[in-house]
Amino acid sequence: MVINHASAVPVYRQLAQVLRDDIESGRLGPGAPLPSESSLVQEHGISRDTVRKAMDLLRADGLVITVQGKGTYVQN
Amino acid sequence: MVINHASAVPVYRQLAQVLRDDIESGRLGPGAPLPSESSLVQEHGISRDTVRKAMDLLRADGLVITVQGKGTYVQN
DNA sequence: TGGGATTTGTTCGTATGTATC
DNA sequence: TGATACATACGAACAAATCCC
Repeated sequence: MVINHASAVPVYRQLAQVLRDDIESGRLGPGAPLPSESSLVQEHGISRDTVRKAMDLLRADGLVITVQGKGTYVQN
Repeated sequence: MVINHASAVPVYRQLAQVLRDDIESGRLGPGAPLPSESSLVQEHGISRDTVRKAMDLLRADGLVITVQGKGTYVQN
């Protein structure tokens, strides 16, 4: 899936859905690390602010946990 | 004081007055940090845009100074 | 012990678009 | 029309935690 700035769906929600799909499909299994914020910024050509908003959604859903200085991981 | 959207006084002016009172009463002394934008957003249930407009008024009055990446402080 | 690199956490700066009054 | 208010999105700076050499 490609992030589309022109879509009515905000970029941060689109990214959250991409990552959600990776988790629910099993491409990212329990305990697996998500890509770092900086790599998501580069890969998708979006800002860190937007990446973090996407992560906020996943955290709120209990799909991932984040540890400062370490990274974000798929919830077991 | 509670922020009242229905009031004839704009929300950003109401918030500025709340913070002005905190400063002039001494609850926020010289050099003291004001609450961050994000905490004011959450505490009052208003947008960052509105918080920043309030801060603009206080800065224009010389009551506070703001430093990027740090915060906003009561002017000494 | 120390220092550098990586990563997340928090803060303010700026711009644009939308909606409402 | 203009002022107000919210949401989105990009930057920039600094702090804190972790890891590794």
